[in-house]
Amino acid sequence: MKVIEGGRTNSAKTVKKRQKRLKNTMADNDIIIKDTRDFDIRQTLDCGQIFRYSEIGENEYEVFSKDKRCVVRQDGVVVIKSDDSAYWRRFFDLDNDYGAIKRALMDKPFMKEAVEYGGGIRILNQDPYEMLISFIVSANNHIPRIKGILSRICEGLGEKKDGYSAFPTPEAMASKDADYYAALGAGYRAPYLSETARAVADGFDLEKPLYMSGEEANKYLCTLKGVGPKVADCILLFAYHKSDVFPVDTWIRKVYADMTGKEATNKEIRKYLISTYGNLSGYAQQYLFFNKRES
DNA sequence: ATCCAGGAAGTCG
DNA sequence: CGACTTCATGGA
Repeated sequence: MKVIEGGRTNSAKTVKKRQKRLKNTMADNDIIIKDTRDFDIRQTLDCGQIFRYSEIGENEYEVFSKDKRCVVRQDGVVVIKSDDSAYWRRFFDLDNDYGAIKRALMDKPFMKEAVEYGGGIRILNQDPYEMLISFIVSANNHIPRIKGILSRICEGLGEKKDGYSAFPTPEAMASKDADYYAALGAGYRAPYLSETARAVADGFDLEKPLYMSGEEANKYLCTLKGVGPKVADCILLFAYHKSDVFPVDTWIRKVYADMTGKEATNKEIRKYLISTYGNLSGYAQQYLFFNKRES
């Protein structure tokens, strides 16, 4: 994928000329993506890996991560505006070759339709602590409600930025007890949030999974309150980019039922799907999940 | 109204 | 280990 950063190269000027409709003044931190065969912002945001974003206009979204914000417009080309292009370049996984990943997956069972449908999905590189909290909230919950709870946590405890609130630090979250999160609508997950925030503030090392296998890291994360096998896999995929995991939720259970016509435990389903898709399991999971949930 | 949601904790065999 | 129950909340 060709990516152009900044506005002072010849090729960027060419893009600018072709996209007069955008009427943008190129800034140094703009990211431009011309070849969008492997990038669709709507698919990437709506495939369930991120909760802090919103559509702010036609083909235009604002996206939040940690204490940062960017605006993404996809109208022919993609333009990502922010004050930190390096951060968002990594966030959107722009140096990864999704064409190669999709070609490799196409040959595997049950993948063709899902890859064709969600061919613009990127697996984001998100913040581990933010993913930890977000997917604790996600357990047995609806996506609109997950977004609301996380939004209120940010507004209540996050650093105030220019027009938005950052995701709070572990220390800020650990300063509140379970009653606080219950009042925000977190339900029975409220004590999981206060206890896990406390654990991280007290030194639970969120860098360790970087140096662990998927299985090892899954067990490690499961020692935190509110984190089970599925939530751990989501954290490992969306924050640590570990692709040898396979989050099994209600939607993947439906996919498995379509594939095999059989019933099985989540553990068995996970093992079967990882054996099918190998080290591309995480990617396969996102294509299958998105295709099933939107059908 | 009843079901369900990107499930995990607690308890009991 | 595995099966089984309980856990708030609110949108569909």
